[in-house]
Amino acid sequence: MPMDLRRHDDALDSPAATRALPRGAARALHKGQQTRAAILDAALGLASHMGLEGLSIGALAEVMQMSKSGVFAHFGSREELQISVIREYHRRFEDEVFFPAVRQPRGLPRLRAMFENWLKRVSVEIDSGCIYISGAVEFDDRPGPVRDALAGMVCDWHAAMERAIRLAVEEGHLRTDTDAEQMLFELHGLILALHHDARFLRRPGALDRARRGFDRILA
Amino acid sequence: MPMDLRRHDDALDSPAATRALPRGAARALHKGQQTRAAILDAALGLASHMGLEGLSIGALAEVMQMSKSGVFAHFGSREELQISVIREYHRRFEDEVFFPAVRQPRGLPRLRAMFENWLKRVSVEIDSGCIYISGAVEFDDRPGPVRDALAGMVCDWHAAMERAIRLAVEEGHLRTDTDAEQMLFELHGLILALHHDARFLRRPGALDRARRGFDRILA
DNA sequence: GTCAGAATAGAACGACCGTTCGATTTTGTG
DNA sequence: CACAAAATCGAACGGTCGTTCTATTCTGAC
Repeated sequence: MPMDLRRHDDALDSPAATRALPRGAARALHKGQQTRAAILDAALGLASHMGLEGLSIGALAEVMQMSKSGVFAHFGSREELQISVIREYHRRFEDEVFFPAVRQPRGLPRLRAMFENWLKRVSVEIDSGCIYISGAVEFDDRPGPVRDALAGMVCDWHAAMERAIRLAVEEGHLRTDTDAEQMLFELHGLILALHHDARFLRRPGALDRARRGFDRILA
Repeated sequence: MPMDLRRHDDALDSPAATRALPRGAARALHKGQQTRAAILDAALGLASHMGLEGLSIGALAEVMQMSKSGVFAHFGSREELQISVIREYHRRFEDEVFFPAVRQPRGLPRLRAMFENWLKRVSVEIDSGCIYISGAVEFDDRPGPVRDALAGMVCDWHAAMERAIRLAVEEGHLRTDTDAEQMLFELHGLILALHHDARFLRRPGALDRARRGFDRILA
């Protein structure tokens, strides 16, 4: 049982706290929170290479040039660390994929933007793998809080995507008999195939294939 | 460096040896080979739950009611064990997916059989996850012999699938301007989406969605 | 500058990991 | 049956893991 009551509250790096200033008081981030954010950043980098299960506190401490216990104290348990990583990933996913897309006009433009941003996020880019995808495979047989957190965020995103599809139908940009769930299923398949071909097989051209698949599914 | 020169030859559990009798001599499987096969069977079960990286010799020994070193001696290294598991999975995949399908008439019937068998193999069924899929995620950032073995077998299967698509074009069952690689990409996406939704999210109806996707892609 | 409390370090723990090695049992063959 | 070879065991190794302590350093409000 974790004994540390001080930290791992997650309150101050929730979206609300990141975007809205804590009113009045304590403007600057206290040292601990800065360090925690830095650790989380390093953890995300590590986890996208080694997976959430491959993420170890020892390796993280080495990257951060800190002691294991120093790192550990910020999270209270490895599980809590993994969940924090997932939450942080979710936050960045929202920032890079979702929020820019909802600024597009509803309907096909927004749907297209969501898919395109999703593609970019998942494709090789720098070299960080998608934690949603690797996590899904790592935890599909491992019940517990980590899996629940992961599944929750993935479902959130799927729901947002499905909403975008339905909006496109309402706007008259897609056929009225469109099955939104089915379309989402197929679009998700394109993303997964892209991840597989580009990242595992290192096959070129996968990004274009995903785009072509998108056009075919919408046609 | 592994010192054991006696075993882990893999010659006698290659498809050729399994199907064709070693001519003349030594009919019955020697004890070692029987045990090795039994271990491999248990290893496959373990690996489909925990992943290839989660597969540990200690856990395997416990399942087999053997000593760690007794299990170890059959493979010479953990890496060799992982590769043997991959090869065994490939063998079963061929038996369950590929060979039954090539008995169908070439063209659309064969293609449909290949996809349908693939679906069945990957979907929840008993409860064993697909090692091709979990392995691809585990080893996409981990070069080495295991990754090479895995990628080789996946590519083999993809090539077979692509051949089936081209045959269907030649037979006149698909449009002549069909892009076989693109179609394979999209079909593979359906399989991955099925694996994700059924296994990770435990969502019902994913199998039907994959089938509907298949029909829509071929149309 | 003081001083409480937060942040970090360091050493130690028990558990499991893959691997090695020598001893022992089991197997198949002449 | 005998006996070499094959198969298995049991103990030990160095290593990493997550976690727990206690002690020390640092930070920030007064």
